[in-house]
Amino acid sequence: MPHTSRYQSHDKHYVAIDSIIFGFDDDTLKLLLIKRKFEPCKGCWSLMGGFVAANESVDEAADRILEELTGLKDIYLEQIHTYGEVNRELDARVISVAYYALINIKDYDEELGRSHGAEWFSIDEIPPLIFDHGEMVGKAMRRLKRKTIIQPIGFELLPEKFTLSQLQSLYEAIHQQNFDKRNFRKKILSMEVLTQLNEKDKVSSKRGAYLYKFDKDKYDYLIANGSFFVLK
Amino acid sequence: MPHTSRYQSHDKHYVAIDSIIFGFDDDTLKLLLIKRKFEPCKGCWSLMGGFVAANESVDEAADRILEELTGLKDIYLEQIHTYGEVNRELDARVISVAYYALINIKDYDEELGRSHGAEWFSIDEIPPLIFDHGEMVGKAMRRLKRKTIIQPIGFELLPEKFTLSQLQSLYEAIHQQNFDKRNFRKKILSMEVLTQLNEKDKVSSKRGAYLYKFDKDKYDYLIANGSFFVLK
DNA sequence: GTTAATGGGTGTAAATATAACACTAATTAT
DNA sequence: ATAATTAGTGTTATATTTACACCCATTAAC
Repeated sequence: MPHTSRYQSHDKHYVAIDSIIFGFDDDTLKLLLIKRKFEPCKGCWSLMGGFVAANESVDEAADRILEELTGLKDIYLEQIHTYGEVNRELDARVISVAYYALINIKDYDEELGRSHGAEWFSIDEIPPLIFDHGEMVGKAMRRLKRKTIIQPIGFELLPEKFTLSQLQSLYEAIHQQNFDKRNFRKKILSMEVLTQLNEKDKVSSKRGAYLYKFDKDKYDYLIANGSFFVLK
Repeated sequence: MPHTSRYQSHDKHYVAIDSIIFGFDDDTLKLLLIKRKFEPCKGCWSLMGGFVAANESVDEAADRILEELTGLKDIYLEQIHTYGEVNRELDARVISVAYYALINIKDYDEELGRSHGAEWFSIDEIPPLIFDHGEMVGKAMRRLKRKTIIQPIGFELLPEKFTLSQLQSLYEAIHQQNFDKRNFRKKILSMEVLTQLNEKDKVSSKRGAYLYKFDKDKYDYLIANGSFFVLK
């Protein structure tokens, strides 16, 4: 008997992706949700999702589905958990792998989003969500908080050039707490992964604030040499 | 058209569990591996695994599979990651959800394990593993290290009653580093989740060392009231 | 052109947490 | 009696974290 037949006695399952898509705008952390256009629960708010196809990896499916909604490629995406309760969806058994994505809200394709019924919600004004999506969002938030303490992934949510005040607002939005300005700047600059530019942003202040960019090469170098990024 | 038909255009997949089973014995952190009894790669070392059935949740499948190998129920099991590369196994496309388990090695059913070709390996003498199982073990180790810093799950690996020296050995094995005895005891006792018993363990010393047990109720109470367990 | 308003930028001291360190105690085996 | 073994205990130095307040540069309004 060919050994492949060993598999045939087992059950197969639909495997889906659900994406928790974070963006940052207006000093607020936001979440992209879609209004379901089909039953069950047509009209409910839901995370963006889709099914894993036979010819793509689970990670690839997550990338593809994110691109379908936002038009964006090469986005920071991280798997958080797989939800496998038998009855977690109503009509069929679907095992869902949840990912969270960090996108720069300015790059997001609003047209495309609208065509999917997508809308941004402030993180503290999330409507009730279908199935176990609320739980997924909670887990993603906790993961994001934890992760931004030990890895500078928060930068993914900002434009390439940003001021220290913007960065602080972002961290405050993620951690839902205020940080002391002097301590924050001291700490973030002491990590030596930001490069100060010879440009100022004058949008939010009259004096103008220096723009910085994240130096990924330097970050990678430091990590490779055993340094460790710890915020807070 | 009934909305259930929406699902029918999607692919279904085999979904498996792979379990990274940690135990602690002889001052060493160990891993339970099985020698494969079937192709592909018969004779290779592998993690314990199995398939998720239609009538059970993914977590239930993980429990069931662990019980099949160890005879143990109600074991600490935590999902770590889902591995979804198309060709990660050789014969068929299998999406695998990895879990790690912490078991008290004394409770483990050796007979049953042997019948599955299972053997314990010291964490620093792990043989090459099949497929992406080595990667899974690495991720589980990192997760265990991190988790034991912020949550007292390490206790799952010890008998109900243990000495502070045993606990320290366990933490040293998990973190692969030595801790200062006085600092370790100070810190662990200051968390106030250990109860000292009126019994001594005389196995490992002539003088005898006080036995302690983990006070889960107190721990839950402290967590519920916002305290936070932080080792190190 | 003076002034008011706005967000930008900076240093120090106190408090807390972490890390380093060495001897005595109790028991058993010889 | 004594040698060997693991248990148990406090203090000081160092590093990290927190708290805290004023001047700066520019623009807009008068």
